[in-house]
Amino acid sequence: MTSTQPTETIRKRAPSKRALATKDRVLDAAEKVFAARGFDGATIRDIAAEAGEPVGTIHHHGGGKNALFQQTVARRADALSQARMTALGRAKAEADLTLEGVLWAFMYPIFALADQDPRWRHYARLVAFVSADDRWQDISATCFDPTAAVFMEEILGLLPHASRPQVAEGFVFSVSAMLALMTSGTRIAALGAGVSPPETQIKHLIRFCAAGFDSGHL
Amino acid sequence: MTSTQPTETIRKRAPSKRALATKDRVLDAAEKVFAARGFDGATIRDIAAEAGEPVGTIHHHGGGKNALFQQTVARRADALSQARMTALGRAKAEADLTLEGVLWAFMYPIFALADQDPRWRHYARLVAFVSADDRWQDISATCFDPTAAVFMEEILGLLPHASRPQVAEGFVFSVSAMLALMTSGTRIAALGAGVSPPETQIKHLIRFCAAGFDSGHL
DNA sequence: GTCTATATGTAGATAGAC
DNA sequence: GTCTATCTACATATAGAC
Repeated sequence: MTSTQPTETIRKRAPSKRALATKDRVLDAAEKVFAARGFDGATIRDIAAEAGEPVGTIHHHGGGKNALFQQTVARRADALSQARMTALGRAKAEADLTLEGVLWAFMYPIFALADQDPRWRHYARLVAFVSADDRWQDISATCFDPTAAVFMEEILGLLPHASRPQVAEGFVFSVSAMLALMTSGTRIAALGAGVSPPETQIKHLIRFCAAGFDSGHL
Repeated sequence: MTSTQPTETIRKRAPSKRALATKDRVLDAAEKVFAARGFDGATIRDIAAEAGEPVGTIHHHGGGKNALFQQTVARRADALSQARMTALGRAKAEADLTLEGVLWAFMYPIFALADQDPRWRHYARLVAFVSADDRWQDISATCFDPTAAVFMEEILGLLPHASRPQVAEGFVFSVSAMLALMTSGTRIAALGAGVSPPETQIKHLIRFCAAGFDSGHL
């Protein structure tokens, strides 16, 4: 015993720095492969190869394919929620809150994060998979729905004549449009023969959705 | 030989009525299973069980999992395109064409078909999978893009100040919102605590997207 | 914690009798 | 055309040496 653990009490076992780094690499690799091929299309072996680790290590840290997927989704969920809430706070502080302001606060952060770290781009695709598949409904409910509820309340406050189900519809339309923009860069190009720069597309997306919401509260 | 083939010349082999009926059952089953679990999540054995046929029969008629998937998507593509084009013609004949009229012609038919035949509901989910996955880009280009191009031209004609990429963006937003409404009945209910009747939701969807398009041509 | 070797199940595909 | 039996490959998962 060389006493490398000063005062900290040992509850389960303090993971070493090296172990934590390995786990991070495993989750990064899982994130990338799951995002590229979906849950069923991805294999533990692909993830192991991507991580540069033996297959057993993936199981050790991940606890099985299913648990690994859930951890991968959960890992960045808090950071995303906080980024959105921070943006909402800023939108409220700067001026009177508008529909576009609320949508900006919800949508912009993940684009900004993806722009500065490619792993967030993978994560965005992962979120799209989770949202589209009923089988991950529980993850959605835990990781994303609470924040979604906050934003829906804000929208409801701005559109006093709109019903709650109507706002829910608009929210689902908006989120699916957002995910489409994030994940299918190629689709738009294929249809449109030329693309706008990303910042412009995001601006268009927000304007599109805000107008859609506005149309409903007549 | 009881001569059950009157005058018809035999080119490859005329499929019997029974064989055609079997193939239809196979495609119906494939459609259902692929729609429920996606390409990777579905198995030939699941499809065989759903069809009430032995596993070998699925391969015989399908020609492998990949080819089976493509056939399943292609089977109803023409009927869908024609329904959309017919609706577009009717919208043009009845009155001056509006943005909502174009969107109605594109979106309503598949809801109407799904309403009267559950297999069209499965097909709608299948289309969502195809649209979301880059791997089926070729199928999309063949089966759906030509019709999409026609509708985009109509929209472009109604919004003379809008650019082509901008219309392409709006089209992708709209289609993703449409697919979200078709496939995730549960999502809206989960967020909104109560739902509108289907006809109302479709009307809201069309109004939402029309307003979105309109917002862009300023 | 890390890695090798292996157990066990199930996938897609085919050969050949009927 | 239809169905049974089987081949081969690869998936997840685990046991146990280091």
